[in-house]
Amino acid sequence: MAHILIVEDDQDINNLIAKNLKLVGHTYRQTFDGMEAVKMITENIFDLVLLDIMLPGIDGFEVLKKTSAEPIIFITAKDGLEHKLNGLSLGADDYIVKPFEMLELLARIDVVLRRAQKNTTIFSLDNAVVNLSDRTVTVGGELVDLSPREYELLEVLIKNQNIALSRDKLLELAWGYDYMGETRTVDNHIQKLRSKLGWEERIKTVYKLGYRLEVKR
Amino acid sequence: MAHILIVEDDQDINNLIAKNLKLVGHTYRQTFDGMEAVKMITENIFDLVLLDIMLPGIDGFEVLKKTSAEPIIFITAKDGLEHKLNGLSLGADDYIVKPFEMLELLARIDVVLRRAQKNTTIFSLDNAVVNLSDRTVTVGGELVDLSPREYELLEVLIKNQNIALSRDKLLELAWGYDYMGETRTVDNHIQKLRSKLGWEERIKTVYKLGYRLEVKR
DNA sequence: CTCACTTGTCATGAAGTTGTCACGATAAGA
DNA sequence: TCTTATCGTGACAACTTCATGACAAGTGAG
Repeated sequence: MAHILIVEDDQDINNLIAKNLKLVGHTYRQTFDGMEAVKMITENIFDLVLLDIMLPGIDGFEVLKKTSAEPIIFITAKDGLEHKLNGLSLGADDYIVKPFEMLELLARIDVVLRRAQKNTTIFSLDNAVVNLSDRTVTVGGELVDLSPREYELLEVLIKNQNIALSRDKLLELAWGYDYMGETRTVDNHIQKLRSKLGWEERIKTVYKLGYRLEVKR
Repeated sequence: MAHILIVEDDQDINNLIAKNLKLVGHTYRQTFDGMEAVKMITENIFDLVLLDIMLPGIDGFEVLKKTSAEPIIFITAKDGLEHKLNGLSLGADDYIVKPFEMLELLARIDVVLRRAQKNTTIFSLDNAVVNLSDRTVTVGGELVDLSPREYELLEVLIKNQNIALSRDKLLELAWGYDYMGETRTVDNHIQKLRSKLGWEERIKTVYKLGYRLEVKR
């Protein structure tokens, strides 16, 4: 279940949504004001934001522009086309028009969350589990120590899974932009990762190019 | 721009959508029937499917259940809540209710496409799928290892499909401009590609000239 | 149908690339 | 200050690629 921020100036609606979220097992926080919403969103602790467009202070579009992080579902009283277009092009994940059925809102929340789940912070492959939020790695349940560079490299590989990355590219992404070192350094760290995670077969060497983390789809 | 399948039994609406897709630069194919839609979707050549729920034969929900591959936007005349819930829980990416503004449909299409990030350039032929963006090749789902030269050559063939290329030309394109070697080298690599991709019948020998990747359109 | 020529196929070894290990410099922590 | 861990470097072994040559099979002009 998810932690959801409700941004809606109408207290009754806000509470109604809150009640229903609670009912299906989500947790939430409520705010009634645009500026406060921006602050709360930047805390970065929510899995989803329900965002009313008409707000005191700054409106929902402004809030989105200022933050644009979490998945967002717009809520609006207006059915105006220009509102929808604006919201969608700004990158909202969905859109719902007041008055709406609570069940529909809950369904749309599920869809958006399910979709966002794909960008989950946990990555697992074979026996290894990489928790990208708290930077831990376990293999077969046992915690594995990775040095900082090893972890950086691992993250890069995971974020670019199935894509062949050149040594230069890896240096750029995991070491820093203009690192000027021997490219054999990359090999060494790759070896470390392979053996620590048991990924000898997973991190493929792409001859004359670099490496690729291979994940079957 | 995307290749979109329109599944809608009302000819007027179908054509109207088609016209507008064309207007903004998408390509499309049209069908008016559920069973045919299933067949076409399984061809796997569309970036997005616009799917009416009420269809002759089998309805949109059934179509989705039978295929569930591409991104899908449901279209329906009914605003019934149970329809929406059903569609969303089945995994539709979006939902639009007739009568709708064409501009809104186009905006939703953009959102879904952006989300699906079909920026991957993929070339597929028979069982083989060549992913030109991340430099991977699969045959029947299995990843195939290609050496650098083999991959270069493959790319050249794909980019010049249906065109006969001389050995000299191939050397120039895949090896580098002033490569000075025996041209028999090309033959060897062609053989490798043929057997690795199962393209014995696809890469045709053009006697006294060179080779051609044959793709029917 | 024949023969000259072209292409398919395989084996080989040289050149080049990657795996692996050990060492030492440096930084971090006690 | 001393200890410890990290990381870049170099050396060498192991491996991969790929051009080459040899020969078999295929092709087409006459």
